[in-house]
Amino acid sequence: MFDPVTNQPDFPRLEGAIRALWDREGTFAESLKLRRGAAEYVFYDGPPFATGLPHYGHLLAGTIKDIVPRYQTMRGHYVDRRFGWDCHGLPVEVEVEQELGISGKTQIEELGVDKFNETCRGIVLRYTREWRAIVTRMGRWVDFDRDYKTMDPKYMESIWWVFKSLWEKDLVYEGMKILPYCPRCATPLSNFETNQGYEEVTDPAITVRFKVEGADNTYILAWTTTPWTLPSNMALAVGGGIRYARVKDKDAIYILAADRVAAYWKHQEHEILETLAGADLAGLRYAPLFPYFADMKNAGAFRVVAGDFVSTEEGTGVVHIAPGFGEDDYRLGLAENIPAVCPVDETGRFTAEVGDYAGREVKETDADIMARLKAEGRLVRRGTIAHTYPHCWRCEKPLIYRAVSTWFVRVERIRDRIVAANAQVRWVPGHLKGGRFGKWLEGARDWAVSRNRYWGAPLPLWRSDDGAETVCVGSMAELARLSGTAVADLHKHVVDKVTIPSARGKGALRRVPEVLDCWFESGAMPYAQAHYPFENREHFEAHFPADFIAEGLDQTRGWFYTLMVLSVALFDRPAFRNVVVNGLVLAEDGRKMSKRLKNYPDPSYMLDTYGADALRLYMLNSAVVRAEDLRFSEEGVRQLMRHILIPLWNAYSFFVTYANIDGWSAARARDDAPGANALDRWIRSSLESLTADVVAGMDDYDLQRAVRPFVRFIEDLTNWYIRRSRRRFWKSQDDADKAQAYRTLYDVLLRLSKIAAPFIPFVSDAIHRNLRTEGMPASVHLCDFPLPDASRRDPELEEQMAEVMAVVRMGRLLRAENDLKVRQPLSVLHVVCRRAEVRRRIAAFGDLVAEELNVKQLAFGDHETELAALRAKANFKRLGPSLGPRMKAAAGAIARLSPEQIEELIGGAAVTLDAGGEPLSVTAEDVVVEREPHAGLVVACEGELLVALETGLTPELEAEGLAREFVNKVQNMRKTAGLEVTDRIRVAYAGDEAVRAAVTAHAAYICAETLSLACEYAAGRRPAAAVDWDLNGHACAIAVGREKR
RNA sequence: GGGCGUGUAGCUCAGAUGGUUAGAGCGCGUCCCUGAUAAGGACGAGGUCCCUGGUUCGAUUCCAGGCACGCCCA
Repeated sequence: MFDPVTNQPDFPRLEGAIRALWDREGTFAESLKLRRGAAEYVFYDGPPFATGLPHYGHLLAGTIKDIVPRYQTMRGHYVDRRFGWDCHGLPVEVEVEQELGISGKTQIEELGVDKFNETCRGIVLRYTREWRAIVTRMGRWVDFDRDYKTMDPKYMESIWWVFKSLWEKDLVYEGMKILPYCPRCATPLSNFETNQGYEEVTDPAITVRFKVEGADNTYILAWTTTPWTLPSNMALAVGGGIRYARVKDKDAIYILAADRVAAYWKHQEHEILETLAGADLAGLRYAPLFPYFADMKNAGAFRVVAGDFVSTEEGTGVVHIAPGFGEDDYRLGLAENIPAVCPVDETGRFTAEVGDYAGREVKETDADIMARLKAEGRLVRRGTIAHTYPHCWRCEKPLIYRAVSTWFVRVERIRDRIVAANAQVRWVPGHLKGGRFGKWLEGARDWAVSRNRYWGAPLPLWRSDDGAETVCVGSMAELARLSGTAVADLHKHVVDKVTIPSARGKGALRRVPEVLDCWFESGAMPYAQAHYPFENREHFEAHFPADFIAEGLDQTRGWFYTLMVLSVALFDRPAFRNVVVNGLVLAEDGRKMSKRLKNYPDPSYMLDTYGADALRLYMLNSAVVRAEDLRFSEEGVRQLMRHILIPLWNAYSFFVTYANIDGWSAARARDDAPGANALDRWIRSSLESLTADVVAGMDDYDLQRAVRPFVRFIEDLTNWYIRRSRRRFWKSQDDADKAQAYRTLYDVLLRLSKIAAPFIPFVSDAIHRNLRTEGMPASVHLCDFPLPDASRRDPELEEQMAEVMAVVRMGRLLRAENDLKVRQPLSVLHVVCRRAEVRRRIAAFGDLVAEELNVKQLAFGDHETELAALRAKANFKRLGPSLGPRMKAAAGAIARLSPEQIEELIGGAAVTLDAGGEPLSVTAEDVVVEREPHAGLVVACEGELLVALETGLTPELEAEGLAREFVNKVQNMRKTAGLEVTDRIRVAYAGDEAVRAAVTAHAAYICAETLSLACEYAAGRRPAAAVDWDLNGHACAIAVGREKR
């Protein structure tokens, strides 16, 4: 006996029960144990921040990260899956600042870095329980007990090893980076922070004139919105491809972009002396505006240089360059060997280098600087500009851009090797490889890996106060050896207290203050999660890189990139062989999911209502697994449940219900050599095709392609195989055919549960567990994945069944068009096709077709012209390539072929026709014959198949129709009365003479169909508790009573 | 401003090495069926395959240029 199966499944509850079983039996651990020693399939999990709760993006990536390892496990591999947590970084710090009610570096340091960091440590894992619960609920199997955390000392020690490896390869250097900086909070801001604070503001926009050296009364006009950066001006940039004009105004000559002249001289008299290319201006020297850094002239300052970022949309087409205060400026300075000055201190005030303004906040000196320039005759124009400008999200002060000392990884030096490593990776979708990711690699710049923050892995660098001596530490032991101090934690507040005696005997080396970018840590997870190279050395080296990773499109510049940079820097290989990239999950309205707008259903609600299997299927069966956006729709989830889960469940429930009634069991049943029944062979072959499709999709990492064919198969199984086989299960005699039906459906369901297991782990396991026999694994997830075997396929049979289905479809269409319900038997269905083999193939399923369409007889013929007109059309695909320009004429000639000529063609003859003045001989393959049913006949056609229905009714047919109606009504009454499928009944009825005659004539049939022991005519009266029915226009009252058992 | 992707039915999306009838599901309409069905089936209406040029006998598909949207970068 199988456990009884309800036909009203509650998937969320079922999933809960299966989860409990997995828990109790340790099924996940078992699935790993089973494959221990087998070839490993290596998976890396990208760590999420656990400061918030998981959203659909996480569920989606988690589902992909579950399916591939499950599949590979079933394919015989050992797949270790460790969950990871990203613990460090600014989001955590921000949350702690809010929690502690403090803001900014000053206050953090007042509070104490130790206190601050320990608070971070305390909160960072606060949602892990919720994460674990929801990830588990999604059905994802991943090891939370052996998870890795980027804040673990072992993890951080490996980070140090990674950093030191780069250091020893000379891939680390200290430089300057221009960062948005809040003067009040005395801290640089990350992109993430900066993007939160853009506001519309009005700033000064001034044009200043720079006197050109070696030319009388000649000035270059430059434009800026930050007057306070002018004392730090070191160069002027022009666009190499931009035309510049020398404009004479009174006795002075001004140089500016030709396009901008009109903006400066609207009415005043002026004269354009000449125009010249920007490149011609490069090399000019000019006098500094301010005296503070005049000596920088010797270092290469105060020159005109060409920059590719110069435009003529605003200003003068000449850009004032202060390398200490602008990203473009800084890069240009590096490229052109222009010195940088940055006379601004940590709090945003001028240093003593700028004597006149020393100690003042830079923005507040704008007015004074402009006034001074005006007084000195250097200010040409003074205006304002309204633009969006970043502000500090904490204190709302406008940010300034300034150079901040930063540590870099030399990505540019190894860029070619990174590109080469990427060539070895399979990207899904493929366009990312050479597209978004590839392009990003080609333009990769040195990676700024240090952050002026607190909660992160400290850079393992100790330096003497004079900067002459720097030591990079690669392990805890090394630190202990060098410093004489052993530490158990590597966070900033701990290691900053450790000093290393100078090798020169000159005092102590102190740690540099920065911590690492947390992306450095996640990029190092392959090594750090294994505590490599301090532990697991051999295993790691034998199992690197990963076979598979998966994350969202947003990781192109995140995890995918940092994994790649570090693995190439360390080992000159990619860190992963296959990567599946998922797209963004948007709300149904196409906008981002927003908690505030509540424009999406809560994941918990979805899981409670539809279950994880439905949610998984929905996401998988979309292009979101190929990096395209998905508009999340609850209705879509419901559809997937309706089209796959419910029919699958019902097929299973149907099987179990009848198998239990018949006492069929897989173990007891003799091995009924399958093959006698063509339907059985057909569904087995279809299943084989499904297997091949799923394996092909999975092996290509195309999850959508792997999932899609299930819909079709389930449709075939339930709406064709089972529907057409129903009677075989009902028949009371226990003959061989019935046994084969059970055997087939059993085999199909069992195999289907395995093929579906990675995708819908709950339902498939529920089915497998109930159907399995002794000796089979306890869970479907402990089974081997069925492999395709072409020898088990019968493509011809699949083709044949498609033809049969087409005939049935046409028959139903004809009934519908002519208002003939299927319960009314008809005499003859004509099937007409010129090809005898097609007729033969359909005749082989003649009984099925006759029964499905409720006709007494099938008649076959080949005289299609009696039913339809033939028309020929050119086969463009075949003729086009050879005919070329003559194609049009040929198409016309073919369309004009007479019915007789078409007949000749079909008969195998060649016909010569005129194609553009030249004769053309065509055969049957060169044309496509179309059939148009003759008007007035009950005829339908599809391709080369024609079907005609005889609609005339004899008294016998009408009586049989009545009997069928009668059965139908009785069955409805049984169902309404809530009777069991096996209950026997008695029927009493009253009705007119036609009803009585029909029921009497077909009494045996009626009783057999409805499990009635008797069907009695209540002469002259209405049976008690009867229900009135209309049977094809005949009044009838029927009463049904259960027979006592 | 740059890179990448997307644009196909009212909605969500398939698809086509370039070939003359472009598909599915939902929704809508008509009907059928119902002892596996939070159902099932048939049929129908519904399309400038984003636009404009080019290549070609033939372009929704290839090329170029636009437009719109999304993501990333600046």
